[in-house]
Amino acid sequence: MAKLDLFKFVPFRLNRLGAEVSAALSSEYRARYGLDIPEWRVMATLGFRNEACSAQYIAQCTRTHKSTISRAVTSLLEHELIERVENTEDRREFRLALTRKGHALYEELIPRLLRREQEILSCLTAQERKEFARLLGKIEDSLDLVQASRPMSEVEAY
Amino acid sequence: MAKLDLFKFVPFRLNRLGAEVSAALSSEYRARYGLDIPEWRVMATLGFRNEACSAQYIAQCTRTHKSTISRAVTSLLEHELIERVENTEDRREFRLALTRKGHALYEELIPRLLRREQEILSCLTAQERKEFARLLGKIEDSLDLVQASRPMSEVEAY
DNA sequence: TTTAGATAGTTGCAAGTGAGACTATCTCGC
DNA sequence: GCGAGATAGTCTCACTTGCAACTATCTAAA
Repeated sequence: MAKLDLFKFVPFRLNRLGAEVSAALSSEYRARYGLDIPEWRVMATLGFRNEACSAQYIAQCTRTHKSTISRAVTSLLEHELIERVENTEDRREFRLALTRKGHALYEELIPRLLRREQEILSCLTAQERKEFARLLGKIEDSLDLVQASRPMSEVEAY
Repeated sequence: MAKLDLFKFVPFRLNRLGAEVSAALSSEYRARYGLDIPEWRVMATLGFRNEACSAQYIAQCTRTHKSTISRAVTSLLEHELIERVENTEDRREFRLALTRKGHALYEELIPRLLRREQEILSCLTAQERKEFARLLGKIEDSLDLVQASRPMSEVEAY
């Protein structure tokens, strides 16, 4: 008689925890700045890199569908948080970058989010936090989930 | 100049990992048995407990919205994987339980899912797996995310 | 007993999202 | 230089899901 306790089943737990943590964080940028998750991901990617990126690149990095990124980009353009310039070398794509206004928002938001992350992890000791991050990394690696912080030119496959 | 590397940001990583792992697993019950995630959660809850449960209880346990559970229950009833009987003590609610057919599916599915979970965690040593589960538990606790395996009568609040 | 408020479950509605078609553009082999 | 296939980005469609309203029922207090 096989049994599976949902509460000991890691996939379920990861899914629940991911959703819960995500919801906790998104209140920070949704209520306060009107950003949704895809928009925040675009902002985060552009803010972290200094070079302008294509939408495709952001989609790959964040593992978000290109149509979702496209919509987020449209919205951010309307709110003048990002700007885009045509890439003269490849006129299919656009280069995206934060505007001054977008940068200001980013600078204001980041410390808040890092604080929230610390709150969530405050139940762990420094040692445990480190270990948790390491184990998370191993799992990500094995799922080939790390598009990580590589320069744009090196990212090709999804 | 504040910076936030999305790939080192735990909330993002948890969200991504949760989605990815969930997608990997759901192929197991979607493609093979036509179940979606809410349906699978209902099946898992009913299969794990031996007593019949109310929809409300399942919603609380799995932290899934009651309307989502309601739709899943309707679908499972149509497929004759579960059955429901009126609760004569409280005629607002129904008691749900797996049918024989539902049990058979459950019995067939569980080993597959446990195998998948092991595959996903196979990148960790036994010791690391244990530690990962422990740390996950600490975070869940601090987020008050454990409705865990308590008998129905003890679950009251969401 | 009556009534106000809580609770179980269902359903209509609106928002978000992935799949995939589509356009424009690029690349590579001939 | 040309045509086939790849790629960037947009858009429509269908599906999923959360919210909130609604019905039916229960509980507790006056």
